[in-house]
Amino acid sequence: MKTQKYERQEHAIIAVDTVIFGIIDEKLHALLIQINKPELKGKWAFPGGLIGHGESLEQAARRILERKAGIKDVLLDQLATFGDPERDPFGHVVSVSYLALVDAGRHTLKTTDQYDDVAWYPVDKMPPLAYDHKEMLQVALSRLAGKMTYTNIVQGMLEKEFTLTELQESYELVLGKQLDKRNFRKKILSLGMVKDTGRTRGGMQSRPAALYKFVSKEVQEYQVL
Amino acid sequence: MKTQKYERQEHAIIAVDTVIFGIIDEKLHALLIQINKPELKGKWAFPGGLIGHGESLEQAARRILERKAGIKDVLLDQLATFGDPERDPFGHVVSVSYLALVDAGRHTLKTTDQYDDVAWYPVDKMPPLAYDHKEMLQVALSRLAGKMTYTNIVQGMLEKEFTLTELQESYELVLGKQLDKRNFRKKILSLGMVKDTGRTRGGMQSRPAALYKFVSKEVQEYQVL
DNA sequence: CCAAAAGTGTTCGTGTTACACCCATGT
DNA sequence: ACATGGGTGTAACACGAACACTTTTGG
Repeated sequence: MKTQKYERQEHAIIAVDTVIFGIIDEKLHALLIQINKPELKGKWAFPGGLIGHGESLEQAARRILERKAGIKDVLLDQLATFGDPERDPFGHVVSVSYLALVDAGRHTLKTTDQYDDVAWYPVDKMPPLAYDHKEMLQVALSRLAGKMTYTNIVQGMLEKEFTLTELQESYELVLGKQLDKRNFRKKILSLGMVKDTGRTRGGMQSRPAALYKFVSKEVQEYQVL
Repeated sequence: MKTQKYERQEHAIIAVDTVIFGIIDEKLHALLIQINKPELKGKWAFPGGLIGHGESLEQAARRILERKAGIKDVLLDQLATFGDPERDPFGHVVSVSYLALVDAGRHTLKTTDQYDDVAWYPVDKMPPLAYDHKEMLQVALSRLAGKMTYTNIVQGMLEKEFTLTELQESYELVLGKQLDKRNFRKKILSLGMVKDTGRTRGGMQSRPAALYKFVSKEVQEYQVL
C-alpha cells in the first residue's frame, strides 16, 4: 500500500472506496482526500485503498476510513462495484464502494499516517474528482435518497439526540425538496421510529425544541415517505 | 481459467457470479451449475468465473453466462459483492454478483465448453449450494422483490407479448402473495407501463386473453405496488 | 415587547382495498 | 351445455397534501 508505480499490472486487484456524507452549515457534504500521486495532482477522491491479505471488504473499508480520515464506528452500506478496466491509470483496479453517514460535527478530520489533505466539500460544489469518482458520487447520492425514504439510516448524520426540525432538514437536504412541517412530524411520529427524550435544547433566542432519539440503533425499514 | 488447484493464492482475485431467475411451471426457478471440482462434489452454484484481462465486470458476466449456460442478451443488474476471505476454499476470491431475469422457455440450456450439469431449480427447493451462494440467493430474491415493485424489470421473465394474467402471476410468485385481479389490472393499466397489442392468445378451452407488450424495453421506474 | 424557531388540526382529494358476476371460447 | 380462464365496476377507507396561527424562550 506504499506509493505505487504507474505500471499496469497483469491481474486485476481489489480496492475499496468510501463515500461519506455529513451535514455542515445546513448543506450536504462529502468527505474527500487530495491525491498525492504526481500523475493526478490537484485531483480529489473518496478515501480508498487496496484490500489487505485475508481482509474482508468491509474490514478494509473501516481500516482505510480510520487511517485516512480518522473516522470510525460508522455504519457502512455496500454501494456498488466499479470494474471498468480503464477506470484507474494504475491498472485494472476493481473498486467496491461503501456508503456511510456521519455526524460531521463529531468527527475531527485528521490524517493519521498520510499527509494528503482531507476535507469536506458540499456535494453541489465538488472539486475535480479522480478515477470514476464522479459517477460514484452520483450513485451514492441516488442510493442515499432511496434509503432515506424507507429506512432509518438518517440517524447516522444526526447526534444521538436531535430535534424534529433537524431531522426534517436532513431529509430536505438529501431529497432536495422542502417538506411540510406538520405533515412531516405527523408521519415520523406515527411510524414509531423516534421517541421523545423529555429533554429540550435551548440556548437560542427562540422556544426550546424537544429532543428525540431513535428507537432502534439498527438499520430498519420504515415507510418514511 | 482452466481447472485450478486448491492452493491458496497470495492476492485476492476477482470473479463474477450470475443469479438467473425464470418462471417454469408457475414456479420461480434459478439456474444452477453442478460443480465438477472433486472437493465440492455434488454441490451446485450459480454460473460464475474469474474475470479476464482487460474485461469489465459486466462483460465477464455475459461471457460466463453464454459459455456456461448458453444464455445471452439479458439485462444484467449488479447485485452485491461478496468478499469474505473464507468464502471460497480456493483462496481469497471476491465475487461480484449479477442478477438477471430470463424467459425460461426461450433459452435452451446447454453447456457449450464444459461438461457440468446445468439445471433450473425451484427457489424453494434448492440443492446444496457451494461457497456463500445460499446467502447470495437470499440477497437476489429480496432485491428482485424490491425491483419488481418500482420498475418494469419483470419483462425480462416474460415473452415479448404476454397476458395480464401472466404478468400478475409473475408478481405473485416473486412477491410471494396473491394479488387482486381487478385492482392489479387497474393499477398496471393506469401506469402506462404496458399497452394492448390488439392480438389475443387463444387455443385454450377458455376465452382468449388479450396480449400486451411493454411500452419501454429499457428498465424504467414505475410505482407498481 | 420583539425576534426567532417550535409546535399544533382540519379539510380535501387521491389512491388502495375489498368484493362477485358475466363473457368468450374449445370440447 | 359445460368447463375454463378472461374480463369488468363500485363503495368504504386510509393516506398524503395543502394550509396559518399560537407558544415559548432570549435579548
